[in-house]
Amino acid sequence: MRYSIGQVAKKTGLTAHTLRYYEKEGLLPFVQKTGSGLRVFSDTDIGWLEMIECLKGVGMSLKDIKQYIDWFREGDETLPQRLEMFQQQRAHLENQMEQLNKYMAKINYKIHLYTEAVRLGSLEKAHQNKELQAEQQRVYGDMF
Amino acid sequence: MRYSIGQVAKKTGLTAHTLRYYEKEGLLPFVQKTGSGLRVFSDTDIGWLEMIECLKGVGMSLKDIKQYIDWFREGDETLPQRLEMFQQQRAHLENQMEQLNKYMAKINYKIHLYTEAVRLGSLEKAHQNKELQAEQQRVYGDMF
DNA sequence: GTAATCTTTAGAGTTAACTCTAAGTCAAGA
DNA sequence: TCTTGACTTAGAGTTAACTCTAAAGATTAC
Repeated sequence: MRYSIGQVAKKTGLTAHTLRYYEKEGLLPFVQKTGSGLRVFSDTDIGWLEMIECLKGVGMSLKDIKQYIDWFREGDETLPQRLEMFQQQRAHLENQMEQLNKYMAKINYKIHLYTEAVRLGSLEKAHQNKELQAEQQRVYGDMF
Repeated sequence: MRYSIGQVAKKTGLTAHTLRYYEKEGLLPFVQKTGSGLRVFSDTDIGWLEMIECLKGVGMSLKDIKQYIDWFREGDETLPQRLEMFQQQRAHLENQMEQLNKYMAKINYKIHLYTEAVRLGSLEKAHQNKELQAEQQRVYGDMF
C-alpha cells in the first residue's frame, strides 16, 4: 500500500509537520517522492515509524535513533553495533520498568491514603491509620 | 538533619542549579533559609524531592507537580483533587507499563535477530531462521 | 474547469526543563 | 586574618522535539 503524508499522520497519530521533521532529521530515508514532489509512504515506512516510536518510548533521542538508521543503511558491517545498541536499550528498559514499579507502589500508597483522607475529611487523621502506616513503611517514609 | 544545597545535590543526583530552579518554580516551598540567605534543606524537603522524582518519572510536568504541591498547601479542602490526580497518574502509569512491555518484546526480538545476524554475518540470512520468523509474527511485522 | 483540499519548502517560533555566567557573599580551616 | 571553596541572585543561554507560517504548487470532487 501507498500512503500520503496525511494518511500516515492519521494512521500513526503524528502530525504531518512531525513526519516532515523526522524526514529532515534523517529518520525516514526510505520515503519516496512522486515526480511533482509529494511524499509517498509505504508499509515499510510505517514499520520504521513504529520502530521509531518504540525507540523513542524507551528513551532514545532522535539523534541516537538516526544513528541506528544510519547503521542499518551501511549494511552488515554494522551488525555488532546494532546488536550492542539493542542490548543497551534492553538494560535501560529493565531499569525503567523497575523504577516504574517503585513509583506504582508509591502512588498506590497515596491512593489508599487519600481515599481514607477524603472519607475522614482529614489527611492528618488518615495518617493515624495503622494499616496505612504499615504500607508507608513498606513503600518508604513520607508525609506529602 | 539539615543539609546544604550541595549536600542535597549529592544525595539526590540533581545539581544545585536544578534545586534552585525547582525552588524558583515553586516546587520546594518548605526549604528554609539562614539569616545570611543560605538554603537549609530538611529530611522533609528530601522527601518532597523524592515525590517530585516519582511524579516526574510517571510523566508529570513540573507545572502539574506544582499544582499538587499548591493543593497540599491549601489543606484538606483539596483532598479530592489530590486523590483524583493520583488516580489519573496510576491509570497513566498502567498504560505506560503496558507500552514498555510491548517495547520489550520488540527489542528482545531484535536482540535475538541481531545475535543470529552477527553469528551468520548477514541480517538477510538471520531473517530466514524459522524460529525468528515465528517470534517476529508474535511480536509484530517488521524488517528493520 | 474550478473550488476546495492537500501538500510542498524554507525558515521562524515555541516549550519544557534545565544549564550556565557573573559578580558578589558566606563559612571553615591554617 | 587570609584563602579557598561553597553559596547567593538575576538573568541569559541551551537543547530537544516539535509546531507553525507563508506562499506556492498539486490533487480531488463536482
